[in-house]
Amino acid sequence: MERRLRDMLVDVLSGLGISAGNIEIEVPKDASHGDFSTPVAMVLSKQLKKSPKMIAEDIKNRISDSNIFDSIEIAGPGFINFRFSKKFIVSQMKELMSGGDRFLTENIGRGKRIQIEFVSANPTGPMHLGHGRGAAVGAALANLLSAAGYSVEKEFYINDAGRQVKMLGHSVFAKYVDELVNKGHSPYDPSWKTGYPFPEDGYRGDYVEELAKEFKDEYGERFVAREFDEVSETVIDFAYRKMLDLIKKDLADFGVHFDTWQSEKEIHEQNEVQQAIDDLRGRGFIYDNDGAVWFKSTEFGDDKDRVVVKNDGDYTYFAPDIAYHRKKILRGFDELIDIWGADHHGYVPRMQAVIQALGHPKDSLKVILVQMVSLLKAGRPVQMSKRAGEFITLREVMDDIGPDTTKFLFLTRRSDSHLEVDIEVAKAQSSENPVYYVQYAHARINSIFAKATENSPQSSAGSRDLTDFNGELFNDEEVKIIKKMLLYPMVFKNAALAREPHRITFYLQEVAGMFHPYYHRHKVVTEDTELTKARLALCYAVKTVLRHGLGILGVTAPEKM
RNA sequence: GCGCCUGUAGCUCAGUUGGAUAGAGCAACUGCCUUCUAAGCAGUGGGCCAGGGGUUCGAAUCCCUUCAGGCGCGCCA
Repeated sequence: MERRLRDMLVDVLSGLGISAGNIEIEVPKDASHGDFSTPVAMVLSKQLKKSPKMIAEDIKNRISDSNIFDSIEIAGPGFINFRFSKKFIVSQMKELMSGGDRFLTENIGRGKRIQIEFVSANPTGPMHLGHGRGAAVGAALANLLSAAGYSVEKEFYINDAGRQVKMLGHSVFAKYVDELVNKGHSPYDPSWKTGYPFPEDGYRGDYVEELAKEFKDEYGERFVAREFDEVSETVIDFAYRKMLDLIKKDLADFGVHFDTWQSEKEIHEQNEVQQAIDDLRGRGFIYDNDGAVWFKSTEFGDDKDRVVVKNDGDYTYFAPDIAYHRKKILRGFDELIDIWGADHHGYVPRMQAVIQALGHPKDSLKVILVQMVSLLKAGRPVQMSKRAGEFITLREVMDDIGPDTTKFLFLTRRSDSHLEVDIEVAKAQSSENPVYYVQYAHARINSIFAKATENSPQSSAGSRDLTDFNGELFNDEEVKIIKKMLLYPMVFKNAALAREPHRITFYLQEVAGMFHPYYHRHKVVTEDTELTKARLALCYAVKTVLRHGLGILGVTAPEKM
């Protein structure tokens, strides 16, 4: 619907010899201002040195097709308001019904390759709610962009090298030794009776003890008298792999799937970190100073240059990140999207500097920041500390309120707004939750069709063409609902362009908010076969849109509830 | 001290990238199940868009400033 109007306006303006840039088309808040409205005449006023109203008149006079519009009015300071004819609305509705995805979506990606990296939780513990939010947003965004014609790859970056996993291994090792020593199983060194020293910044959750037990089951007493450094590789690998398995399981149960899992360790092993630094050096963005190696990120707007190799010869954490992003670029993606916790926002400039230093435009890396999730329990904030092992996991919440509700919760907010989740409320919400409102509309429609089939099997969906109905029978309320359905392509396109899946969520709530009252007021399946056909068609259109939208969000569209 | 994010109804949040008279959902109160599902419907109340200045035909939206909250500012990861 919006597409048709846009094409028309572009034609008209070029007919008037005006090269219009981006024509704004909007849905007026006030229905008396028509179905669509454009301020384009006002925007052009300065450039053309004519009054907005005169320009609006010129545009209006050039639009000839009266079958499409009931009225075109010039209002206010120069808005042009369009109201579509019922005939056009119905014809569009039929296209929606038969066209499916082709009608609902728009191919704005044209096969461009996008990689979305998200979650990438350190394999040092279970995922918390913040990770869940990232997972929900990333997966929905991937669905959205891939429906919009992009070729999307979803990647999880595994931080399996470096300090964090080492610390996990160390923590597990300490618990492992303790476990054996406490049970008198240490035949080697009596001095350890006091226990193996637990690392200062070690991980302390219950899961660490669990890992220690599993490690003991696997390796017995073999390592009990050793120093951590001697056996670190075995312990670290064992621990983080277990954690990674857990993360994978949680994600799978959450309904989030990845195409690729990139290991940081592998990047080191392939010598890609050094290659990346050499590459940047070759491009003139690396220099040596004070015994360290620096990246000239200030060249691209960062606050200060960043060290990549410390004067003790070790890489900083930043170095493998450079290599990782270089690798992404070398793999030929047209656009990279990173979804990070908002606490990492300080790294955006330096990462974009890397992208530019490697010869790519700044905006070929888009970083979406997902704000932290703060937890409340019955209105009181819950303090969370990963170190102390006190935090609410995604698993707990997901098991309590279900993956659909959890995802919906995360997708009803802009990703960069702070999110408060009250565990008690979220649990209690189980039957008064927005997600059910939307899903229920879908399930209801399904049972209407079941009823229709029961009444008259030969005229049920599937056995006849649902688009065969008389659109003149629609009342005002029905036309309003149909118009709302016809807005889906625009909402979809704008959500994809803005990379903001939450727009779909809000739209779906509005759709359900129109359908439930309608359902209550009007019986769909009646003795009047013609009216029934028309209303079933409307239901089908609503169902089509709900299904598609929920699909983007990664939320199920149940047939029954 | 510097930078980023946020500030909209009692609460949680939208607000179509600068559009016309500011929107939902919870919570509160009042009604509605002999019907294609009451996880629903109908109704009521609720606002200095944190404050101030500016930009223009037009500002919750852009700029400046003040205030409040969060986060980040290492040759830590």
